[in-house]
Amino acid sequence: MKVEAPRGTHDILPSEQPLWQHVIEVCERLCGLYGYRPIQTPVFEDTALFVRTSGEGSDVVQKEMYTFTDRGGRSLTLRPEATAPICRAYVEHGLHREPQPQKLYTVASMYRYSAPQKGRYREHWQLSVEAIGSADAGVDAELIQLYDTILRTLGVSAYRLAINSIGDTACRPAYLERLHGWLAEHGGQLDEDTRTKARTSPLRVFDNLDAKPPGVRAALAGAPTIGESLCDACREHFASVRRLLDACGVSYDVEPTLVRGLDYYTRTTWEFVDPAGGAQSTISGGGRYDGLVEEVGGPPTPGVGFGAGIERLVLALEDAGVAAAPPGIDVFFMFGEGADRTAALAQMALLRAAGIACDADYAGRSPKGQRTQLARSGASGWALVIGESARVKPGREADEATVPVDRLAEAFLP
RNA sequence: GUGGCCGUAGCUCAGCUGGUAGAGCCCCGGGUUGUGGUCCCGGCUGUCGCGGGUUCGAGUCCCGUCGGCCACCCCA
Repeated sequence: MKVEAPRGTHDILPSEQPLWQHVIEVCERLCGLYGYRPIQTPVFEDTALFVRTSGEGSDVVQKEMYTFTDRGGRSLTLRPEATAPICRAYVEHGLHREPQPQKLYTVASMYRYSAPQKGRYREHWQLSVEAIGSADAGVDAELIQLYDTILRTLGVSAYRLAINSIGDTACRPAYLERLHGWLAEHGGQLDEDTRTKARTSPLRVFDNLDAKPPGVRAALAGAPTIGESLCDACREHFASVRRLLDACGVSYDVEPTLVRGLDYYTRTTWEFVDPAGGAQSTISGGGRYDGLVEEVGGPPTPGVGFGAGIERLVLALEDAGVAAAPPGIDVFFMFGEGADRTAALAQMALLRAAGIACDADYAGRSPKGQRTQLARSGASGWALVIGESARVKPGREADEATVPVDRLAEAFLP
């Protein structure tokens, strides 16, 4: 029986690990530098958590959730995103009683049942960073600047940052009403696709403008946008975010039609786009979610955060020619005629206890095969055990010596 | 979920208009190299994604299915 990894999942092989570990190490280090603390939540949650927060009508809930019933009859769902679980944990463990904001991050696998493509997986990894408990525009800007710094630190430079404000409960309902009215009035000038969107998710009628027929594009140019309909508070908040980004040298495009897929977003939204990424060009997206904590049973609490796809980041790095060196070993052991392997392996244990990385040939290779392994290992030192004695070379530039096998380790210790 | 392209050794691929499979790399061994992935020689590895069908005969044609990629949808 031949079994393959389930559709849309992938193995991260040893040869890919150095780059993955590098990416994750940089993400975690910079999150720490910005004052964010790690948190981990379960891979699955009560289904209701996601239905309530992402929105009944969102694509995630409509068609992308991995939902199952456990033996106790509970409906559970593999997390499609990390923000709602973190807010759930925030409320459940009383983090709202601790100093605010709570600045949290996690690197975790996410699950969405969508059609796999390059850079889009059913199981994928995300860095998720959340600042819960502050309405300050400074936090919005800090989060954006944090990811900008992550990209620069990793060596990705060809990206674009799009930002927008989609208003809050004070101004969005009125805007939606105006938009609805406009769409109804101008339905005749719109194509089928746009009319469908007008019904299902009106904010998205502006998506993919370039692909729309010229007439439709021209008509939509006259439609009201959220940007010009913001209330004073939202307008001021958005202006502050932009001012702060300017002040710390983060360049961005204001994209008045930028809308995100989950219902809980308010005010600031943003996306980092890798122009080389094809249809899956969004490498990170986030926004403010001021009603979310209350939605999961906490007190009215503002929040803001983003998710960043690790796979897409790794792809962007590979495109940028970034590579990471695999960790090597220090000393490689080879065995010749009548080698006292028992004594040799005991010496390896001593070296490892002293923090010196060792490996040996366990495949019964020929002498030449073992030399090849030595070269492959990248070790700077080696030991060739023959009978009760060993030929040792402690370093690439060091002199060779012959020592008794049971005192072999000493040759490598300082 | 919809449409298109693709699926041959671990990897990258060749295989003309149908006649039961090849190369390079990798891996293993031998030699060479006054010492560490060089060079030379040899060797191993394939239910041609899977299942049906057409045919005397299919990797090569048809259908289905699974998987990958691309576009749509949406997103990280």
